[in-house]
Amino acid sequence: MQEPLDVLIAKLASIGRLLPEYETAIRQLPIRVSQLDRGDDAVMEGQIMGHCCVVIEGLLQRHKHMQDGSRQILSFHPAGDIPDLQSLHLRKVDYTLSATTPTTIATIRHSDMQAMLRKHPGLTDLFWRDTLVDAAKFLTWMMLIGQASAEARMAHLFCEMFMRLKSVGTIDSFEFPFKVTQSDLADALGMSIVHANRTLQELRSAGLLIFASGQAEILDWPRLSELGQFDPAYLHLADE
Amino acid sequence: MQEPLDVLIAKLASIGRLLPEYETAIRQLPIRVSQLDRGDDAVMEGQIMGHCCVVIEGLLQRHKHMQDGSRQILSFHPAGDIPDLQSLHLRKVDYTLSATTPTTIATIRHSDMQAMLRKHPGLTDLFWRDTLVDAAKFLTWMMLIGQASAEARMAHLFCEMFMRLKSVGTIDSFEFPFKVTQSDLADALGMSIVHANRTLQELRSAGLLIFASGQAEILDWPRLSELGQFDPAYLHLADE
DNA sequence: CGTTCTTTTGACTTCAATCAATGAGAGTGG
DNA sequence: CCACTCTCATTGATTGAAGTCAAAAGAACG
Repeated sequence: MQEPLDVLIAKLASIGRLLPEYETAIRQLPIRVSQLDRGDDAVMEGQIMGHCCVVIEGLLQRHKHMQDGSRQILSFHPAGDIPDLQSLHLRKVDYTLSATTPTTIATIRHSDMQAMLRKHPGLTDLFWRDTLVDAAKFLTWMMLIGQASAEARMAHLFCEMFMRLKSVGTIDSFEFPFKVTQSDLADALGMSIVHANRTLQELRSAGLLIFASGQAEILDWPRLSELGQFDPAYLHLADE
Repeated sequence: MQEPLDVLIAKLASIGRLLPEYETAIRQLPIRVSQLDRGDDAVMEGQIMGHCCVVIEGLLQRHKHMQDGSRQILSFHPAGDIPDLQSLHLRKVDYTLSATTPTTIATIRHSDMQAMLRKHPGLTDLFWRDTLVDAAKFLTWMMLIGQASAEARMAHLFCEMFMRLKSVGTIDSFEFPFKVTQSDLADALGMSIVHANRTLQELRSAGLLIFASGQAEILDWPRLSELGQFDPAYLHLADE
């Protein structure tokens, strides 16, 4: 049977040991499901949160703006992620979460979440771990944005998305949907749209990756992950 | 009376509500104090940790290396920080912690930490919050490295260090020690040494900031924080 | 089909990296 | 106390990667 929070269960299982009783507790959480169109905000910078959200289907992006209007996309969140779990302890959020594609989310009240965590300290550890894995991704991205070439950054992003989608069972082949525009990629990787476009062309002509109209296909995983210096250790997946 | 973990108490108090009983519990933690010279590693990438460390005095830096040897400094950790608290749940670390200046650290066994947290769930929340504040800093830095000019990044770094040192009571004036080299600054901000040098010169000639031989002096806080687009909200300090 | 958004291309510019050398200062040892 | 060696800071010259500008060509959508 397909339930909304199945994706969350899969995600948590991918990063740690999920006991059956935890699974039961999670399934009993009261949720409110809602639908977002591309561009809609799930969470806005400065908001004081009383709930957090789980991505059920689609893709959210976390971003921040500079004064001059330029935008840095900080992370992408496919199904299973709880992108604003931090708000449980940092109630005033300092980023915006927007739908990159039409997206379904489930919101969970902090009070319900906290009641569950009080009852299951082991789940607290698992959720804590989830926020830490998130932070580990930020560290890796900081290094990439600071030090890596445009090609390496682009390659790395696709490697990471592939690995994350695979680890939660959303995909099982090297061809997968990744519904972002080149402008999104540019803002995520800290480069101009024009440069993102040319970088994608280079990867394509090198026979490593094809990305067109929201569909990615990794043609040569060994060389792509080599180029992107991709070592999945930072994702801290359970099965390694 | 001056005890090693006083700095940790001050740090925790700066980010949340620290009950007297928590303070007592922390003071009872068994610690092992050790001394590092500049360049010594406290934690090395790939290590499986059984303990974590508190900076008692001095400065640690977290960094990661690319294959070509280039280094990205991801964060600086002055007295009071627990830079590897994550290792409690992500035992294999994916970064290196090195002393930027001669530094004293106290190590705490995970088992002791966990015993304390089991006894005081409220402390768990506070430590969790600490790791979340860390992550919020990474987000802000990602945006800066990705989008901001060299001058803005440099300005922001000094604003942040000033604010953090002030919030834990280490300093109380605009002149403070920050024992890093220009090469460290360059690696932290994702720029070349030469460019870091020139950026510092620009800030100096603009009358905003003087940095020489490990000593920083902020000459014009309003203009420096304006230039660095520094909004301390992301530090999630308790008193705001 | 016209409108809008996204991708692609070419020309030009600029910021910042690299290269190369020099200074300045701290510490060491003869 | 003076060479000697380090590391760190500074400067100038040159190069190159990536940004900006501008426009055209596709796609997507009502």
